Amino acid sequence: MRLREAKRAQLAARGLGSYPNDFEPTHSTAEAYALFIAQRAWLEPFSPLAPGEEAAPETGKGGPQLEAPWLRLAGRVRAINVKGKVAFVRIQDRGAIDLPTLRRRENALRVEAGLPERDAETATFQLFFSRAEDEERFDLLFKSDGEQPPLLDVGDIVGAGGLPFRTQTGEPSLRLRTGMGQAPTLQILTKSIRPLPDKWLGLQDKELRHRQRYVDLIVHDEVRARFAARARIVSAIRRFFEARGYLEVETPMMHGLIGGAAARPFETWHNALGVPLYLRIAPELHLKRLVVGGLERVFEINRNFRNEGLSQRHNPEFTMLEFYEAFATYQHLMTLVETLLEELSVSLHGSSTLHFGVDAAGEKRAISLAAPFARVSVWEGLQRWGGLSAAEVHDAAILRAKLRGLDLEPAADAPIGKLQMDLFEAVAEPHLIQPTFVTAFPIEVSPLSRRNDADPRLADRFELYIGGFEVANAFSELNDPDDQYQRFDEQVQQKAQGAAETMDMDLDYIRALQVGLPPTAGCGVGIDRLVMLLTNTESIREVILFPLMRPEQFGAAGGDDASADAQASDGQEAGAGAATGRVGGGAEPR
RNA sequence: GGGUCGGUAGCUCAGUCGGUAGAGCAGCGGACUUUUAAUCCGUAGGUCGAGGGUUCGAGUCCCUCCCGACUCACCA
Repeated sequence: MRLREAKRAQLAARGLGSYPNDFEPTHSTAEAYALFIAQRAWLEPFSPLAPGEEAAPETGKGGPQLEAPWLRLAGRVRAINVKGKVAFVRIQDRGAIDLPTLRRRENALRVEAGLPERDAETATFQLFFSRAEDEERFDLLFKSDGEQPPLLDVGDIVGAGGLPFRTQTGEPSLRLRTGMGQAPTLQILTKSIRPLPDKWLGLQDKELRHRQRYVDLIVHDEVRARFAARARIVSAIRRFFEARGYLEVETPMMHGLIGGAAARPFETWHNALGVPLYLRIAPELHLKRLVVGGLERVFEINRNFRNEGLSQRHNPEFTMLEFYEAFATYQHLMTLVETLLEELSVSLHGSSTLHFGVDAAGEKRAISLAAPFARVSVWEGLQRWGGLSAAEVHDAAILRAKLRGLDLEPAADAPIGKLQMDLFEAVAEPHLIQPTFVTAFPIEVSPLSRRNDADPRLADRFELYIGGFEVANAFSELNDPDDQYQRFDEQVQQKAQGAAETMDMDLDYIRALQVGLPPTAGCGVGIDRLVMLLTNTESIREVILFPLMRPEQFGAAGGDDASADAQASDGQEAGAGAATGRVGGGAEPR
């Protein structure tokens, strides 16, 4: 690293500037690559001619000479391969996400043309620099002059200009050229002074990968691809709802009351108003207020915050899709969710079948998102997987005994609906691999759901399970203000008895219901878990760019941390345990 | 909080019975005019997570602590 800082100084000293910002690429690497498969002649090795340039047979090594447009590319250097008087530099830019797809498309064309297939996984684009093109620059960047090492390093951001051509081995490349009023062959735009990890194995330490996601994204193609997929999924969800007349809205992240779900909140404080606020645990009550206000179809994709533990499937802040539709029931929403998931799978994978995890035999587990999904009621599930008879499902003593048999100690005052759900989750969830709507929830665990007309013990509600975990939760909304008041009141009493995860009495919400909520159904979908499912990812931390982690300690023992390097002259005490990154000399890197 | 595993060069990892600290990649020097995990020759790089103990001698054995991964519990 010290050596690289010296190189940066050298660049400045030679008038090559540090941190120039006037280089304008004409193409991304993917756009450049697309040129190579747009016409048949470019599929086989050729040498480039600038527009108007005369062919010169002696320079035509590698195939016929073809006229080609001048390109400027910019990207991060991922590999340098100097071979005598020529150098190959592989760069990576935003086109890396699309390059594998383009390479596969090229292979299809090559097969059609009778040419051998080529490696399709590489996400970098090759630059070809012949020393004859610009000896001085070539030597500066790639050769040692006895004192000064080569100035170009893996990790640097470069700008390159030249003509597209295909090498003898068939690799689409940019042949760096100078002159004709164009930018120089190759220039360093940003010097990277911190070396990248191993070029093949990358970063293996999960902690480092999550803390230094910027490095993770540079060196791991599959990580980049996964987050690109996430963006496509979210975008497709928006289009899906917009096409159905839904309005996307944003409701408060800071709430004065806890509501919309059962979870512990993060607490904060507003100084000017002098009131406590809670980061929202769900947007539900605000979205339903909007339906009262006449926005009959609304959706929100935003963060929820729950002050709970971390696990492979839990992050304290997570992204939730919630949508509400007036004059619909939870039955309608089942159809809607089926359609959404099938469309997402098809648009992402080209198929309604995807693979998620492995089964007991270690085989890839196929999941079919083709509608319709299976449906099972909570009571049926207890019978099917819990070994209960139809009568035992309603016997609190039996349920308690079963739970104890599973080492789950039910609360002494737990209502029967809570016992049923606890047992259901324990015995049924592992079986819900293929998409399954669980329906007919006990009313006691559904404080915001409409009561079932036929059976007052049940709520008009479903949860969707896929791959053994909950993906969606929906119900026909309770729109009777008196009933809602009662249920809030029960929550408040539970809280008074010490329950940590309850809702507050929300009198404004009651007032909204008194104004009148049309018959409405609403649904919440955990976006992170949905992305996990659609990208075959086992951990929620792999689908969240910056998952919550314990704060990093800078300035502790050990040389290679940002504050020690950046503030080497900072004489403050930074002993282990003293610096937390927020206090003292251990400042965060900027 | 419990259990299991781990922390050795910038990165990925070896390190036998307790006996001079190792490799590949990256770096640095050299050769090479179509490579693509380039190749070949040379070279440099270490407070073995921290502290204590046992020992003639500790990366290795013991104790305490720190950090992390996985997992269980917790988490509608």
